[in-house]
Amino acid sequence: MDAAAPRTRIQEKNRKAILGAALNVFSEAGFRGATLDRIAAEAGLSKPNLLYYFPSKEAIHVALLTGLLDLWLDPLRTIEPAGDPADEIVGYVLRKLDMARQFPRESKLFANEIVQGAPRIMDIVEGPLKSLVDEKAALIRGWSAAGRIADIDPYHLIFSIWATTQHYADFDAQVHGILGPGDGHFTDAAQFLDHLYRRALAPG
Amino acid sequence: MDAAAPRTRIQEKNRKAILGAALNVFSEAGFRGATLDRIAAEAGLSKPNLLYYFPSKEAIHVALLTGLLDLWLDPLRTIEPAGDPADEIVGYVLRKLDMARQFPRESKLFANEIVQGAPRIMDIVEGPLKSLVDEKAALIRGWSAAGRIADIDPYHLIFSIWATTQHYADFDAQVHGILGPGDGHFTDAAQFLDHLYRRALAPG
DNA sequence: CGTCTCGTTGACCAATTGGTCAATTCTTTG
DNA sequence: CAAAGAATTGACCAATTGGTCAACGAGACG
Repeated sequence: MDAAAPRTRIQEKNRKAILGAALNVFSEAGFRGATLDRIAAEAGLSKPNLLYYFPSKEAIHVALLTGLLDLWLDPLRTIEPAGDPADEIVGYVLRKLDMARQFPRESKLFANEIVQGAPRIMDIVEGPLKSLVDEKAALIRGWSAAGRIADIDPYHLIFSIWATTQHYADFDAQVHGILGPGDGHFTDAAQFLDHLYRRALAPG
Repeated sequence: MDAAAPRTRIQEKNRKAILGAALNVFSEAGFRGATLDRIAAEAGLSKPNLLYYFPSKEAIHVALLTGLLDLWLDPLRTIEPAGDPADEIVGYVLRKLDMARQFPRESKLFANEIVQGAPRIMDIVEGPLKSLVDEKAALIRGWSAAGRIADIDPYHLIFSIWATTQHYADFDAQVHGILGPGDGHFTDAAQFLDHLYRRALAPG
């Protein structure tokens, strides 16, 4: 049975419920901190029933990570050679920031995994992710060489974009502890990051 | 008995061994993933002996975090009103990056804690940390108002500095998965971040 | 209706793990 | 040296937790 192709309506419904609950629990508590009991409870299933749909805790985790990878990398993919370089990159920054706002649980899921050394997705990091980053880095480097943006290291540029945007999801406890609760910080962050990268990219 | 004031030489030695081992284990596995057995083994003690020095797993964790807080916030403290604004801030960036290089375990320790919602240090975040950030934010805002640096949000500036620098410690698995192993990335990162912040801060 | 697969669960298990305790050994000191 | 206190440990415990299994219930389908 292919995990991505449920046979029946019940399977489809319960798989979705499990992955939804698992996203809550894993993103909040990390892999070790998450328990099958809690995932099962949040999904509205008994623990043995949960294990009827997924063979193990780790299988749920891997299914989550791989299933969300496309969503997660989508903003980077849409950087295109045709557009204006600075607009493309700043657009990427703002899309990524919006992802952090809309999908903080997904961001924390990946953050937890990578902080722990990415034991379960290192092959993805070194494979498809590296390929995608290499491709976009080459594109950015081309822009630099053509004098259309400043001469900067594209890899560290991408790292800094990941860091600054996901920070608002992954470390929201700290952000809210210092700025106070609420959702408005994203607007200010967008303005700041626009300034930061617009200036960094300006040629000359 | 004050935890910070060991009475005997044996206590001093063993406390240090425990905190050193705990730093290894907690930073690598997170709070839930760390086990007393492993900490005790790495410290060269039996588990009951370890619990003779600290009353609980959580006590070790809190002792670690609070004990490392000063080290961790030191670079921010050294931003001074007297110096050249841009030099002060860029200097802070580079000091922070150097901290990530020299103390990656400490960085991961805090990262793990904050990603999980900072349950054990929220009072520090909302207290001393917020105070320090407020103070430095006011200083930076003053520089902006005086036209000595660009007009930017000082809080998000500080967040971005934390994010970009600690990224190289916290997510080193990803950085190395994409750039390959080795220590040389820090040099490139320093150059990139110098460019990034130097430009962002330039007045006008 | 009867059968057969799918879906569900209570009871159970072994391993892990944070923590306790009484007993023992080692150090210090009068 | 002898007593007092500090340090150490093997044995043990209760709770948690990932996972199993046999049995039972529920739909689908001829």
